[in-house]
Amino acid sequence: MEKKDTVMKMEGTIGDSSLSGYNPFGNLFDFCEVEKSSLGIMELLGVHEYGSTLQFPDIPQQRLSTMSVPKVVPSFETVRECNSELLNHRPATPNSSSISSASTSEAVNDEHNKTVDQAEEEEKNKIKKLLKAKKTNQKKHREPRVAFMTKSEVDHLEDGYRWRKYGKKAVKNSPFPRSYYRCTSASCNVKKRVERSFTDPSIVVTTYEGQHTHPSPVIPRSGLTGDPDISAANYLSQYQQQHFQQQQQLLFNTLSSLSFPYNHSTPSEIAFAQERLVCNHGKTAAFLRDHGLLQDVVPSHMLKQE
DNA sequence: CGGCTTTGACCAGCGC
DNA sequence: GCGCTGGTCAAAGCCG
Repeated sequence: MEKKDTVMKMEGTIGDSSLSGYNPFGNLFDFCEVEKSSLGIMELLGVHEYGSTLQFPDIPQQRLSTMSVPKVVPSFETVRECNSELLNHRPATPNSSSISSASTSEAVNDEHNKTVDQAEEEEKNKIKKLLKAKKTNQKKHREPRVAFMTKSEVDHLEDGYRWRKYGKKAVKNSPFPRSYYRCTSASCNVKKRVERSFTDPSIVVTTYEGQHTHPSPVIPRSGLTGDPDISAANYLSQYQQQHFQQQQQLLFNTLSSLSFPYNHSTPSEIAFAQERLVCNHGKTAAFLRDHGLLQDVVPSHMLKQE
């Protein structure tokens, strides 16, 4: 199959789009080159330097016209349906009729206790299977992922949302573990993975999955002190936070609309992409801090505060 | 005591 | 079928 005949390069410049910049807490988030695999999962290919030319390789020509059309995957509904299904299925508990009738029988003996235990075990297995079925279902309709690479000494970067860590795994071919976080908001199903790049340990790779169904709970306080500098800093933080959330939403929507036909996600190709891009990345943070997107994000009068 | 992290165990998917 | 890996669960422990 000669796929390359239908492929063309797409170019843009990082920095004149709204797809990269600082988050409200001063961490630099760059636009990442990602790929949608056959499973619908966004795979990280690399990160671009501010001001560099962005190239989407291997995008089929017919896809270009649809790229600007945001398409949000409504799999949150699917998950909610699964949850209600689970809630409606009320398994027999130790207080349920079947088990209590057995326990009130006068002929209670070891054999009987065994059957009760077996029944409990079976019910537990049923619940487990149901949970697994839900998980499997979730996997089939997995949310697109968006990955960010950030130069930071801190693994878990503040992004305005509250997260609960639910897992940690060693990653193959990497000395750094991967941490799994879930948004603490009850109705929100957003997850994120955090790991360090094995090619450059100073870079943290944060992968978001899903969309928040609520505003950020971390709202910087403003005007609580009479200190004009502190008030200005809070205003700046709030402004940046709002802008960052808009950026994330836009980025997510845009990437969700992409559909890449090829799978470049072999470890060696990802490593190559990371190597290629990371080698230019060292000077990015300092450059951006002075000349980066702050001008776009912050009103000019705020920048004159110093 | 509630919220959070740690950590071992479990399971599904995938490649061989 | 088997082993490896990623993702998740849940009990235990920690901390403010």
